[in-house]
Amino acid sequence: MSTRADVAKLAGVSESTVSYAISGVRSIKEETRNKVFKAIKELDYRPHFAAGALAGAKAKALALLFPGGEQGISPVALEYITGAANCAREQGFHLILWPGEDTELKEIQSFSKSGMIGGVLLMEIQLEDPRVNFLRNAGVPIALIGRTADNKGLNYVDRDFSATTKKAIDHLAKLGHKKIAYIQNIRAKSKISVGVDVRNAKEIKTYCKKIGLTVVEILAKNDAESGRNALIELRNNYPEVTAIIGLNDLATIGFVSAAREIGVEIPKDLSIISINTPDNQVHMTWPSLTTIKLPAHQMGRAAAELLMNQIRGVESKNPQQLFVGDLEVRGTTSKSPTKR
Amino acid sequence: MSTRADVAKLAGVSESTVSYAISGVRSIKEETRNKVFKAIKELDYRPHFAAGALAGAKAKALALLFPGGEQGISPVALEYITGAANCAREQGFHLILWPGEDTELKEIQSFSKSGMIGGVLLMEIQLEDPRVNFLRNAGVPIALIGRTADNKGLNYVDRDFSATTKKAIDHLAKLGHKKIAYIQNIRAKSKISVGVDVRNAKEIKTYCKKIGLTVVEILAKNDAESGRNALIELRNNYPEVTAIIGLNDLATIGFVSAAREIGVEIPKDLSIISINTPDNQVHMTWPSLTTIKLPAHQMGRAAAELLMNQIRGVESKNPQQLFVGDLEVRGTTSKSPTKR
DNA sequence: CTCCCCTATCGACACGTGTCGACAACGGGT
DNA sequence: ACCCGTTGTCGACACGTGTCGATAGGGGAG
Repeated sequence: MSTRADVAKLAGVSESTVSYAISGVRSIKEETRNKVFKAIKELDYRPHFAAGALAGAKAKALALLFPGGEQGISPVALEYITGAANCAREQGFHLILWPGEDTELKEIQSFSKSGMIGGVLLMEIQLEDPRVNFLRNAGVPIALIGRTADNKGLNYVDRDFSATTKKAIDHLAKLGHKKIAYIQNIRAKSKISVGVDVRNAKEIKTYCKKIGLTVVEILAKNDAESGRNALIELRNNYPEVTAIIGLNDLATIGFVSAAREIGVEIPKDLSIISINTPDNQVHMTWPSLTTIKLPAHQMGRAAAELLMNQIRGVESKNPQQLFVGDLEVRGTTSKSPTKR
Repeated sequence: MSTRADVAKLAGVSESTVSYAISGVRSIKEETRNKVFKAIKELDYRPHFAAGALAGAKAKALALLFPGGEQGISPVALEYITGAANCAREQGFHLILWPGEDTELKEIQSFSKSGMIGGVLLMEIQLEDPRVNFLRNAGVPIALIGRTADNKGLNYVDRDFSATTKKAIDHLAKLGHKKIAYIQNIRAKSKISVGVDVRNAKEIKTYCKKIGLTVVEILAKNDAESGRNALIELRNNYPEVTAIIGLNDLATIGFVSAAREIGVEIPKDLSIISINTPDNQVHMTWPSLTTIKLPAHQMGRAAAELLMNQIRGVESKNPQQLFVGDLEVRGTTSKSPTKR
């Protein structure tokens, strides 16, 4: 492994000249710069990461704190992650995945101060999120996928819940549905209120009320089996419901396959629209899912961009971005049976 | 952020004593060690990562090279990953996800020499894998999930393909199936031969021949839509087939849901057994999938362990581990219709 | 008593980079 | 002829750790 000293010797300049030629912090004569780069290429020189970090270089790595222990990440989360990872890599950054629920925040702070991590990407944001407060106070740059209740001065990407749920409900209303249900993540009933749960529920209720639809909430864990149970619960307790909004990607799949099990025909008897389902899950059911598709990759990329800007010390034009989903009509929604 | 010097001053010892108290490389009097640790605790001292790396400490991070660009990782891969990540974290290591197909191997080498990365975890191993050769020659510790054709001296975890496919086929044979098909990943027909594709196909063919079953191969990309097409192709070209082995987790889901679409009843008309399907996908279909379950988390953990041992300079007891899947009978397999 | 070995501790240095202050060369304005 | 600002380059140092060689103290064997 060659070092800066080797480059300097080969190019016939001093070490600091090599440094400035690379960073561009001070002006270097064109001719000298060329000599330096030629030497760099010839030696296949790559700066020693740790040395740079020690000397105060800005870290070129982002940490992504992701929840969910052994059972893993949900497929949607994966889309955010790959988006962020690719965006980071394109700009010479790297994405470190940091698993664990209540990750040792102190340790993350230490890694940040150590120059290993430039900043942190957070997801599954709660309305009052202790991680956000801690890291902010610790001086660690952060960007959120989702947002807290009080988010003044924070950099985040999130859904435009109002516009997104409106699209879903309008679609159902246009098909004549009067009574609908939404499948909520059961964690919404725990002490931890995750932003996405709360905001979805609020917007759905508000808009349904506004246009005169009846709406009920069904709770389910986010896995296929719980989705099945949710359907059974729904038919028992609310047989009058003709359409469903699925907020849980995995539960929704189970929901659809359970329909067959108990003799409910989709979409004839029951319409289903799924919000934020990853592309590779859309065709897992029969019929294929009608969805509101959020640009998850793009959101992941945007979040990474916000974070990298902070690290570089550049101001982001648009530090708080909301994204709207697109309606993609497929096979699981049709006219309300009461209209037939 | 406090440094080693602060700790030394507070404990009333020299800096090197602090160092040795922590690392244990030289003996330190019990009493002194206690003073040091008390000071460490009081100051909440954490060693500066970059400084350590620069001074030659072994890196405490593993890189996982994972394939699949924007479209992401397959859900099974995710199980390996979370397993490895959790195992690493339990031992004070971190897992860095490195996306991209033909990742800049030179860059990885540089990160390894920089002391940022202690070693590399590889998956989707090809029989002749250029990454393996390069990294090995570059002196970067590696561990594989999967294995190359010539794997002398390599550390890896992989399936016991022979035993695993045997379990699947025996299950089908016992149910009276005579003519079966397996859904192969279409990439098996490209120049790149990934170990898992080749070995699965070989073992299935060998064992079927041995016990007198007819077997055909159907190709599909690993997504639900391609799975659907595969089913149609199968019914057109091989209507006599009564059972299927799914090697592609996502395609298999599509396969099952397509059955309904074209009026094939599962498992009455057609049995399906899926190999290595993640837990959260098992109940996505109706009926639930009969599977051969591989201990993916455990395999990910084992691979991480192998790699960390190399980094620590410890010899692994069992550097080449093969895992067998367990048969989990659910709803998608039953007696061959020809037996009725 | 001397000699030697072992334990416990210390001081010094190397690791490779970013950056600050200094300096030489140069040109333009008075 | 003198001064000053600009451009381009250099040398020196700090960053915080791991580790080597040296040293002091102590105990046992001869």
